[in-house]
Amino acid sequence: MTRVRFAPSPTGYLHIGAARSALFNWLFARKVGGTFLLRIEDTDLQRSTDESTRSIIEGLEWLGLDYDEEIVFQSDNAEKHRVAARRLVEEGKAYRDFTPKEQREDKSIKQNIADRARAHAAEGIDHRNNPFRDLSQDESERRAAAGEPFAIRLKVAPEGVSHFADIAYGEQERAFSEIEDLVLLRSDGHPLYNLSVVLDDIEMGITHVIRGQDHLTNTHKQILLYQALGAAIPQFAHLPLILAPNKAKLSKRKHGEVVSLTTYRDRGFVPAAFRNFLALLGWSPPEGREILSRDELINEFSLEGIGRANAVFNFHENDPRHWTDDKALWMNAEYIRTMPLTDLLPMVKAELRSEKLWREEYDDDERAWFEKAVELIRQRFFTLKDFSAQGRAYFSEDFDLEEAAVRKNILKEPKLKELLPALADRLEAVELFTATTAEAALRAFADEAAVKAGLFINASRTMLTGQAVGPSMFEVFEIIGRERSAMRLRSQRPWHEFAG
RNA sequence: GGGGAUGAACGCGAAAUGGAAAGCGGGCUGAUUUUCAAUCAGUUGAUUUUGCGAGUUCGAGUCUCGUCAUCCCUGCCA
Repeated sequence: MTRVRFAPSPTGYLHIGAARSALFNWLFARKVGGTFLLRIEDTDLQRSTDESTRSIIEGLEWLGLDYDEEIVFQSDNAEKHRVAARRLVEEGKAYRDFTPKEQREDKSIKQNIADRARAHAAEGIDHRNNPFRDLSQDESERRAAAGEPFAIRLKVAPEGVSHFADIAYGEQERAFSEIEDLVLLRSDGHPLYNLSVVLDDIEMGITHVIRGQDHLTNTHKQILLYQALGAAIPQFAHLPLILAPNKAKLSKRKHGEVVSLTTYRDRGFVPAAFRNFLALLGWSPPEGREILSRDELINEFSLEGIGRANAVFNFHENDPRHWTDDKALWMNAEYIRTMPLTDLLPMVKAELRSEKLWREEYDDDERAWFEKAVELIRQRFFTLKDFSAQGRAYFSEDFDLEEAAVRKNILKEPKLKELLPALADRLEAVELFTATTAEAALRAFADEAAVKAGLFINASRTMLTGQAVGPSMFEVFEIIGRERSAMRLRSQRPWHEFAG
């Protein structure tokens, strides 16, 4: 039975790279009829927050990634982890290290590590030089009993190589001489990452570990642990990383909210669209077709289709129109204009409601009108936010006139100040007010007034919607309706608001 | 300093076994004589092309070696 897990640490928002890992695990589980589990790795008590845990759960829910069993909180298993570490000491597979703890400053930690490694190399010190490594069991017990603090380290064999076949990256090899005697238990009794992950994965019966490539080299250490614990080693599939446009690591500090999954929810992404986009980062479907539904994604997915090169998430920080990856934006627009209307309507409803534009009638007497309106305007929208922004004039009298649109389509032609109210009269006189009859009336009046129909069309668009662009104008007339159209055409706002 | 991974157009990325460098996004042009980030049509991007330099071969994105760049690991962080 296939069992996979998504194991994020709850330190901050859900990163899109983590979300992608979750998605791949979920797709694989659903594809093979396996089980998808969620484990919160909250062993770093300093940095873990409940708020972050909630955001992870909400994020998975938003993406539609359902997990199959109770959530496991790693901190609940700390005692088991300690027991396991002590047993490894008893079995001689690990040892107590009485070396006093080194204090490190988080800031320059990477530099420190490199410096120390360089120094050790210069002095010819290798990983197996720890004086406590071969301390007798008795001596070790005695010092521990006397209250001397110690960490527990895994005893890595001095010679040999570790190897495993990664499903995405192929055969991996690492000499033991490159692997330190890793710490399993801190001197304060706190179990460390590599120990906890392995123990929890064993207990949860994980068969396939699918995670970011940043763990590729860690995997050798974890395999050593599986072996020391006498447990079956799962299959591994590492995923290429998602990088920022300059190929640097994608981080919240440097790149802000574009890396947070909740941003996409809050800025009007359709979950299925973002899920679809995420699936294409580091994986490609065999057929080459890119718009894939939930079920198609599941059907087409395979671990073998995972790529190896890191993917660049191509956003443009200071460009509002391209604030995130263009392809993600395009895909969202594609979903908005092609998804079944019945799926879209609740999302539009939620958006309008949050902007105080929702009216209960849209669910009732005006249901048909509401559907037609959404159908009309969704054609050129990119996010759900557009329904309350560019789409505002369809749902409210309280909308802005865009200055550039007013100048281009209305103020340029002074005659419009008299002609537009006259046009309103003509439209009001139409018997049955539809796109067709509105068009006929408008064109007839344009002939009479000896102006181009385009003048009225463009001016009307701006008067009725506040904008210079939008759907076919006659459709707009029909949706806005006779009364509201006439009223807006008679408005003096352009001359009041943008006089001079 | 050591070890590991990767390197295809502006971005995502197809190209078993060496045998004509797909598709999508983006850009551009035209049409829609009513706009547009919609729609349709076309087009441009690697062409002394597959980071760079050699080698093996009738033939290399694919194999070998070197080199450069980026990222990861090297922690009593996860």
